[in-house]
Amino acid sequence: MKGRSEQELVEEWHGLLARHATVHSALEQELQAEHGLSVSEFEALELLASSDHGKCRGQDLTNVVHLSQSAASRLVARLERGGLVERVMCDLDRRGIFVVITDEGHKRYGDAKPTHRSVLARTLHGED
Amino acid sequence: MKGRSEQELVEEWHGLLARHATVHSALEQELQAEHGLSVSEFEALELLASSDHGKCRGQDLTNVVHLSQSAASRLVARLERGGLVERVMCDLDRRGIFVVITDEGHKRYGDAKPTHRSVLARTLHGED
DNA sequence: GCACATCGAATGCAAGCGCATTTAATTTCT
DNA sequence: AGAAATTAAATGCGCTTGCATTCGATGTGC
Repeated sequence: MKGRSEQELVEEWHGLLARHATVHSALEQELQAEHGLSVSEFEALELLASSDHGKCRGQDLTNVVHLSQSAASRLVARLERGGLVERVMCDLDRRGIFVVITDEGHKRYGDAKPTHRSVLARTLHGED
Repeated sequence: MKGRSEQELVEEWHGLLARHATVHSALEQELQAEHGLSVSEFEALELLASSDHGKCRGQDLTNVVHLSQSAASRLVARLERGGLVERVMCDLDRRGIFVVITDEGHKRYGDAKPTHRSVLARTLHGED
């Protein structure tokens, strides 16, 4: 595992790129078409849905979605506009916010979850 | 390898996402900072530099960069604006084009390649 | 206690993306 | 050969992204 040749490194990277592109674009496609959710939106809902009290700090979300802080902030704004989450002030540190999933958000996540899993099962193992 | 549980699938996907994000953003960062190239631009140059006569069809490029046809077209436009490639008419099929790497393009690719490899070596094996 | 650095989040902005459409060239069908 | 379908690439458009900056709140040093 250590002294990988340069060529092997590049091949591994290209494999990773291709794999990511395949799964990501299939997910994007189907989640959007069937549930009106982007991959990042789904990941955000998944984090929230499986968190205690369905809430988390803005930063936790940023870490999960692999997006910049600003993009994550706008992602929350979009979800809020769609009625899937709410932003609530954080009393202990009033710079921060809590993002809380709504009932509607839970429902959309629950609906989208089977689609998500099925796309993973289909695309994650090379049968494209 | 067959009857993977749902949980395992999700973990595998999250791993892939994290891995991709780590390597891709490090690459983007360093290639941009040190050579003024995006990851896709580098991949395009790499394909061209290792092709016969340093040229290929627009479509071959589209396949390699994991971008939509329109995005790939604009990518070529950017590279051309930067003097790294040229578009030439294809005589046999005049709908198509050839994308040809320039001397300047070869140089930039050659300069960027060590950076690219070094980032891969550093980030591809989890030592992030 | 007060100035100063730091932090969490929001926002202006330019750039890149995908989708849908367009344009022009080629293939297919009859 | 001619009309219709298909293909390669380019472009208009709206949306998302990251970077840099801003704004308010929190923490730190003296």
